[in-house]
Parts: sequence; C-alpha cells; structure tokens
Amino acid sequence: MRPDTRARVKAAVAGLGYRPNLSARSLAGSRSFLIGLCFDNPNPAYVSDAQIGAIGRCRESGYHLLVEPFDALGADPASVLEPMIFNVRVDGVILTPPVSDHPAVLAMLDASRTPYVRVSPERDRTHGPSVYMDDHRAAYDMTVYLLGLGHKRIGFVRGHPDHGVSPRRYDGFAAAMADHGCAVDPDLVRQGYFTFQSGFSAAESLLAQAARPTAVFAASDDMALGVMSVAARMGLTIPADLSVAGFDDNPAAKVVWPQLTTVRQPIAEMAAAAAELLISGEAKTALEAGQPLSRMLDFEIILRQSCGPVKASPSGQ
Amino acid sequence: MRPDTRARVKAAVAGLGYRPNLSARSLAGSRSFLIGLCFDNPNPAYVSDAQIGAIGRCRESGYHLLVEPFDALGADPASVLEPMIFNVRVDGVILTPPVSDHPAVLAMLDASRTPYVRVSPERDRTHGPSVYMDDHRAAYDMTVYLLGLGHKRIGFVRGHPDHGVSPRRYDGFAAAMADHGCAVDPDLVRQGYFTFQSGFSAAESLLAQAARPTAVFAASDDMALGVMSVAARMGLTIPADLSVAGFDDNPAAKVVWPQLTTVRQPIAEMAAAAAELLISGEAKTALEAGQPLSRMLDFEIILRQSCGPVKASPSGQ
DNA sequence: TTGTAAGCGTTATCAA
DNA sequence: TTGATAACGCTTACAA
Repeated sequence: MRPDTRARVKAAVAGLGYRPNLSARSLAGSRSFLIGLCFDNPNPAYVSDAQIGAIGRCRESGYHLLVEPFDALGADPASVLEPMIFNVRVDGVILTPPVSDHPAVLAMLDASRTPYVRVSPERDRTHGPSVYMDDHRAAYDMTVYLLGLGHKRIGFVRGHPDHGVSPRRYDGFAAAMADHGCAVDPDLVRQGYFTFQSGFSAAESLLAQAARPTAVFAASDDMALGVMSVAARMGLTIPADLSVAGFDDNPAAKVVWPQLTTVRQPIAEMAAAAAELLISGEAKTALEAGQPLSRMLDFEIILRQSCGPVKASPSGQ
Repeated sequence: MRPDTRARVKAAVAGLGYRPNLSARSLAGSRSFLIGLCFDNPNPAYVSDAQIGAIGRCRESGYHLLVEPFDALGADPASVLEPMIFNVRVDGVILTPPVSDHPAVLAMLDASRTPYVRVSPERDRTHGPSVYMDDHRAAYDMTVYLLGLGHKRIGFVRGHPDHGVSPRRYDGFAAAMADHGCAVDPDLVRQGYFTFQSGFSAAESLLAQAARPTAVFAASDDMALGVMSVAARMGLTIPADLSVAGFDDNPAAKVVWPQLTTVRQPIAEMAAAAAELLISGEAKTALEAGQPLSRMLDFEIILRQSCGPVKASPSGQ
C-alpha cells in the first residue's frame, strides 16, 4: 500500500483508540493468539520461570498465555486438554516435564493436529518438536568437579522416574564415575522424586551407612536441601564432613547455608524458545512434515559453598 | 424444554463430538470466558498457589486463566493491561498484591468497566471488590503466642511497603505488644521487602546489637529464613537462643531446621473466592452499583519448632 | 417449546 | 491498491 495511506490509517487507529477484537480475529482468522502451558510440577519456582519465559516471547507478538496445571487439582489429562484444544483452540501448547512425556497428552495433541513443543522430553526426542539442555553432560561435569575435589565415594539421589531428565542425569553421573575409574556403588544410589521430602528420606538411609559417602549429588536442589537437612541433624558439617551438590538452581539454593553448588537449568530460556517455535510456525511445519525439530540451550555449573575437598581420611576407602 | 428433547440433544452432542467454539461464543455473546490473573510477586510459591486456586474455580465453569506477570519482564502496567482488557477482553481480572493497590491499574480497570477483584488490598477496601484475610489479627495472635513464651524483646521485620498487608501486620504486632504492656522498641524494628535477602540484612543489624531481641517475628517466611540464616552464622541456636516466627507458610518453611512457626495464608482459597466473585457476576454487580463487596477467609497459626520459651536470663531486661 | 434470522468484528476473497 | 462481500460459529431476540 502507499506510505501515506499507511500513515493515515495509523493516525485513525491511534485517534479513535481502535482495538481489534481478539474473538473476532480468532473466529475469522482461525487462530486464537493463545498459547497453552501445561505443567504438573511440584516446584513452583520451575513453573514460575517457565511462565516468565513463555510470556516474554508471547508478548512480543501479541499472544497470551493460558496456564493449565495438570494434576494439581486432581484433574485428568483429557479433561484439562480437551477444552483447551477443542473449545479455546489454542494455537500451540508448551509441555513441561513430566507432561512432556505423557502418552495420552501427546496422542491427543497429535490427533487434533495442535502444534506443541516438548520441554526436556524423554528419549523419544523425535516425537514432536522439543527444547532441552544437555542433562547428561551437566551431570557429567558436576561429577567431574566432585571427583576433582578428591571424592570417590559419591552418593547419588535420582530424580522422579516419570521425568525424562532423570535417567539422563544419572547416566551422566555414572559415565563420569566410570571414566575416572570409580565404579558406582549401588549402595550409594537412591531413588528420589525431586521433592525435599524424598531427598530427606534418601539421605537418611544413605548417610546411616557405616561407609557413608563423602559427597552426595542430588538430581534436584529440593532433594539436595533434604540431604543437607539430614546432614545437619546428624551433626555433619557441610562441606567439611559432606559435600552436597544439587541440580536446578532454585532460589532456595541460595537460601541455605552453606549455599548450594548446583547446575543452572535455563528454564525461562527453554520456555521462551518453545513459544518461539510455536509462534514462528516452525513447530507446526515440522509436525506436519513429520520432521525433527529441537533446540538445545546451555546450562551452567554454579559453584557455591556446599562442596569442598574430601577429608584426609574419610570413613571408607 | 422437554426432558426428552434435552436428552436427544445431549446424545447428539456426545455422538458428533460437538465442541462449541470459544471465539464464536465470545464474539456473539460478548463474554470471553477468560479471566486474567495479574501479579508481581517475587515469591513463586505465592503465585503458584494463587493460580491453582483461581484455576480450580475457573474449570468448574468452563473458564480459562490468562496469566500476566507485571514487572517481571520490565513491562509497565498499561502495556500489560491494555491488550488484556481491550483486545482479549477478559471477563474479569484478579489482582494479587502489590498489583491490588496499583493506582494506574485500578484506574484503567474502572475506566474500561472491566470487573475485577483485589486480593489482600491496602486500606481502601471500598474501592472495588476484594478478598482478604485478617492480617492484623494473625500478627496479633502470633505476637501473643511469642509473649506467652516469655519473650518481651521481640524484633519485627516489616513487609514490603508497597503491599497493603505490611502495615496491617505491623500494627497487629504493635497492638499485641501494647496490650501486654510491652512497648515496641524502635531499635528492634527493621524494614524488609519480603525477600530472603532483605530478611538477612535486617537480621544482621538486628542481631548485632548488644541488647538483641530474644525473638524475631518476620512478616514473611522468606524473611524469617533470612533471619534464621544470620542466626546460624552467628552461632545462635534456634529456638534456644532465638525464636523466629514467619508469615505465609511457604513450602520453604518446612525445609529448614528447625521448621518455621508461621501463619498460613489461605492463598489458593482467596484466589478461588476472587474467581467466584467474577464468574458469578457478583463483582460486576457490586462494581456497577458502586457497592462494597468483600470476603474474608481464615488464616491459621502453624506452630512448629522455631519458637521456644525465652532463656532464664536473656541479654536484655 | 421450537424454529428462524440477524448480527457480533474480524479475515479472506474477488472485483474493480 | 482499494473497496465491497461473504464467511467464521455462535448468541439472542423474535416469530411461529
């Protein structure tokens, strides 16, 4: 169109305070300018970060974010998703763990041809677009750091089995141990569920052993905090008697003393990247073409005060 | 209509998998079935609880929740609100502190005749519908509990000055002190901002004094955690050397050792009540009639292990 | 109680 | 480049 026409229209828009009606645009244009964010994560800080990240990208393009907690209210996946897909007809859905791996959710999304992006999904990374970080390498690097401090008997608290990242973090830990000639002692590995409570329970049995570990690496900060709590009650000083490392970089990691050495997950960045793939249409294109699409973002090892050199003569070895 | 007609229609709806299109309903019915939730709160647990509460009520009536963090991304109120009000045209908005008291936000909402509900607003409770708890009384009760343990030199860390609850909590504290013949010592009161960091700083100066308090009551759990952290670094044992009480009942309150004695705020319930007022139309009616409307919900004092009887011969008195 | 028709405020298509 | 016109899928008011 001609520049002066454009200017005249712009002036009119501003002058009359014209505001396009979203509902009308949606109805006529068959796009809702709405993106759904599904989660079922007990960690409010994770959810909050994801929202911030996604919304930041949404605002740039006039999109809005619809939040859908999954299990928080005892709702089953279908009853949450159906309205969002078939009534609201969101333009795309961002799935955070563990929803990223929920088979029924993925199936419903595929069937309805609703574009989606999986954040930190499990193995099947080819099933739909995804954004993630290298959890394996992060765990590997942290373990190498611990080994570098002289630790050999390193305990590990695994993440929730429903989360795709859990096996990757454990494998990274195990790989680093193997590469440095330290076999992973099965007695020093415990199952956790990403919660403080589960870390607490894991540590109780982990640290009660005669030959207890000199360091514990937990697959989440909340669990690491549970470990620290048990250590404190046992009279162990951190890091002198026990080194503790976490994973996430929760705000809580800075609230304890000593502050927690951990891995920073780029949560907001991953969510923003997911929104980007949805808004740009890349996710839709990839999905329709059945082609893989993913973005990997960088993590960061955050060294604080909860890890130190192993004592001269620890209990074991 | 006749029951059999109703049944026939229902069967058809189910059989054909009919899904009313939200955009079309919105356009024709001039209601969006969308509710906005505005917040600007550094505490993810608070935000998360509020979302859970609001969404729970929304789902019952086929509504969806649009989240709008305020300052988190450096956005100014108007640029966040305008699209939500004029483009999306949400049916109502829920304002959590400190947005509940933001003059520009309130003005824009009033001008656009968008129904809203303020959660825990400041003084001007007649300005629009609101839901709240009795912060004054909660602080009063907690202070009485502390006084009952024999504490007389009680420190207080105030909440963020922009939050309406802050003066109410302080006043409740001061009232209880006065009622029990203990003057509030200005040297034992510090300004905080609801964050761990601010509680930490407040405690540093509070506890460095020769005549330090035997108990500290912080207007939020995060600040109380900051106080506990300082105490730990100073070698003070809680609650033997210092009692600490918080306010909120964050998940974090259970993660520290000893666990924090605090006030449980009914955050999810308040958000649910706000959604209720919006969905039922009560908020709209009250707003249009210029009539007051508010709901008060119950708090709860949660006694855990961070408070104990005052030592036989404390530093002061 | 049921059926019919007229919008709702856009986008998209097609002529001009 | 511009203007006119038909959907889009509902709600609502009114007629049957």
